[in-house]
Amino acid sequence: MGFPSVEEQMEVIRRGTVEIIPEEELEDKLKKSLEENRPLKIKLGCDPTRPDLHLGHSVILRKLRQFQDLGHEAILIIGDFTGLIGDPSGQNKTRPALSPEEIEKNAKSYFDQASLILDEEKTTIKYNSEWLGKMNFEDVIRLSSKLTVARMIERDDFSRRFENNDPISLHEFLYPLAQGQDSVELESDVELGGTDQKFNLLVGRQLQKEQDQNPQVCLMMPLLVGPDGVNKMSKSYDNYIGLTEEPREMYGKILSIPDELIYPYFELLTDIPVEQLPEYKQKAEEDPRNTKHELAYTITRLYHNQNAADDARKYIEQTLVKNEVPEDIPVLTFEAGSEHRLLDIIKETGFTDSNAETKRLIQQGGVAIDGEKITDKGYSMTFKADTDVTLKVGKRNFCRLTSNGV
RNA sequence: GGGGGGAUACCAAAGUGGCCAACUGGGGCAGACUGUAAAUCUGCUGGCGCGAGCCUUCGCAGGUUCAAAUCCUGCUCCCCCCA
Repeated sequence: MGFPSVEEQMEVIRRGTVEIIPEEELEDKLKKSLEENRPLKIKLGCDPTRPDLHLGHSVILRKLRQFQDLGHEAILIIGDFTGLIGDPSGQNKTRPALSPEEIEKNAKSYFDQASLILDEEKTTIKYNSEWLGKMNFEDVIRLSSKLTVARMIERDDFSRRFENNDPISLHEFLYPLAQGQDSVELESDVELGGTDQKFNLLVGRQLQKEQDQNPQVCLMMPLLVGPDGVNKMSKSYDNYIGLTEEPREMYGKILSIPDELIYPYFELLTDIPVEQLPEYKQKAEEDPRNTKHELAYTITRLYHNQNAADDARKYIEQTLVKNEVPEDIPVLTFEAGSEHRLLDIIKETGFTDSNAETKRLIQQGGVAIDGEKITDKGYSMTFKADTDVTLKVGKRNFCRLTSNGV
């Protein structure tokens, strides 16, 4: 099968990228691939220690998918060996070594989720222990001679940690080398990564050059900012939207992103054609409310389906926008004639973590029954035969309270 | 190898014998406001108890004291400087 023209490919590839180093080389590679009718090897490393994927991961996976759709070969590297080190990008501490079984399990889970985005059939999976595990100490010494310490501490997260007096273990320096070695083994043509991976990707390039390979092109995608509008999307900031999240949850979370993120999300997370993007940029500014709903709808549909997205929209509009009680909420049933303290009822619902928290909520007006705020923490209610009320706890937790009717 | 500094709640950071469940900021939660949000203002932010009140917490383990986050001893971990 043929590839689209270099220009067409570049247009797809460029979308959303922060940097392509060097762009001309990518064009050359594409040209050559076209001439020889040979797909490029596109490499993406993934971390088997964190198997829960979210929209942040999807940015890069989507890019990989785009390469697949253009006819290139996607290679997912499961970093089972580098997992021993723990990527020092960000302020992660060294991660505990995982057992082979755990890695296997995580890798599978990772791949299952990644399949929501990638074309499974066309994805090659490799474990880097396959080659890194075979290297002996001499190999490692030779490899580590390729980079100087000065070069290493150029890396801004190292220098930052150094300045902050945070510890940097020596073995962390090996991480970029190991990742780079992966590129040498694969003879990858392009490696994808977030901007925080720039250094690592460049090391791969350098090592390939040392081996007289045609060095890989490094393609950096932005780090997706999470719903808090400040930090990158990440589980450790509790600032993420999971790929497998329930539709309503997903829709709601997307709706809560700050306005500035509407456009970047369209660009990075949806299939809106490139040529329509400017239109969305304008819409996002002029009508953030509706545009954001469209965004939430589009993404929810992408990971679930149309019906789920419709339902989610309806649900959210009722609860958050119109302040109505949604249909379809959990029901708690109590014995008719029995009396229960509100405190105990809320405990039953599981909406709060402790009685102290419940009390705080009640005192602060965060609890209502049938729309009426209850601020007396000693409040208790008696269930009659026909009791059927709606309890609201906090912003969006609802529960129906009914009696069993005798 | 030598010298010095440090470990406090989700994070950062005060507190150096009782007034400490522990200042303050961030974060989080709730309320008001709103187009969801953001911003702003207000309150809350260890647990148990309707409540008076009680219990547990300041790296770990012991000790001194009527009383310790604060003093002593040992341990673990971290950082800096010199070599």
